[in-house]
Amino acid sequence: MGRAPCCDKANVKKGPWSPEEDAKLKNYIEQHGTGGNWIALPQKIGLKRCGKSCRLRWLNYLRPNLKHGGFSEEEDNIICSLYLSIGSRWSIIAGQLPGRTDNDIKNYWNTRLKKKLLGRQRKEQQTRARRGNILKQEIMKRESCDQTFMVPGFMNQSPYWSAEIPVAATVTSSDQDPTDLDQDQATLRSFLIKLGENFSDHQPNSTATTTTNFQYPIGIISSPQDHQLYANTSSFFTTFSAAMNSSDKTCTDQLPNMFQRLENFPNQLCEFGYENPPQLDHGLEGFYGMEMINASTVTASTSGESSSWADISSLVSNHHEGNCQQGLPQLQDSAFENLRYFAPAEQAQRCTWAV
DNA sequence: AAACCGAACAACCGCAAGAGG
DNA sequence: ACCTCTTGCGGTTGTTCGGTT
Repeated sequence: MGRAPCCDKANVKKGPWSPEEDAKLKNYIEQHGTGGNWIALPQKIGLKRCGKSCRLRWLNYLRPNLKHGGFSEEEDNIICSLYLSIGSRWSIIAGQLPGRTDNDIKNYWNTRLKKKLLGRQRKEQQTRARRGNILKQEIMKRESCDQTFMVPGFMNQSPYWSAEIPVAATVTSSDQDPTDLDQDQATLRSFLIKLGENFSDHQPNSTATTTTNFQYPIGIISSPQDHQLYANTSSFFTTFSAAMNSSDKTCTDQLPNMFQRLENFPNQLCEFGYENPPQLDHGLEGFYGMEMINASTVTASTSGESSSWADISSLVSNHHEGNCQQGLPQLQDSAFENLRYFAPAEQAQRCTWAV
């Protein structure tokens, strides 16, 4: 036995709205409001439409002060940033864009922005694959002649980040399960968010600006700490992205110095309530891993299908339910839930790390 | 000119949450 | 505590339109 229909389907008109229907609905709502009952509204005004259909028509089309089409670059950035933070919560995203409806944004994303972002990502993958090799060589050279780059005393311990971050050596284009890759990237993203704090005072090279414009998801970030963490994260992303994409070698050269800040990272986790934090061995592996994943994806692909939609959706963590079972942290569906993962010790201990 | 195709937009559908009885 | 009803949301489908062959 199914659910009772919300209206009499047989006597309800479907399909595009006529100007007369629009006028009826608009006039009535402007004079009387909805009356708090959409279901009863069409009968009141003599419209052979479902109440839900009336509501949708009003909210998406007839409502005053609506904007249609012509999304600005700034709006694009807001949508992209929010999508990467909170996923497909179109109503929340619409709440940050006055005059835009969730349906509009959803359509815009599905038909244009997604493709735009994918195109950009493909380009960046190719660039990073090239730059990643240069960077790795540079850092390996440094490691071989300057052991202070390692955290003293932790050389022989099992690598902490390798348990959480994809490691290049284990990743090949043939044996990497796409779902693992999703998990890796989401985990990496969680890591980067925490990592961002280490770079909060690090300003990107002015010659290597990016157009990335991380907006605060107003209404989701409530505390000043959330604001600060989000700003820090943005700072790291900006710095890292600028370095990786810049053609200016001096910018890339900053990266080893940037990562030296990781030396104090385990202690910072203590401050976050992380009991007995694992020690940092060589934290750059994760970034090698990221580069190698991207590089392997690019180089292994001849069909061009490697930059699937999963590449973008993997940045959003809301499909990672049940990761605990697989030894990965339980990821919630916003960047700020991810931040919280690092904070409470009991939550961290609920999951065991894959080693 | 007609057929085809893909992009863009509008609308529908089913589900879940919340309110109220 | 449970049930019913309404609303809101997100995914999906349908329709229109412009470009291409």
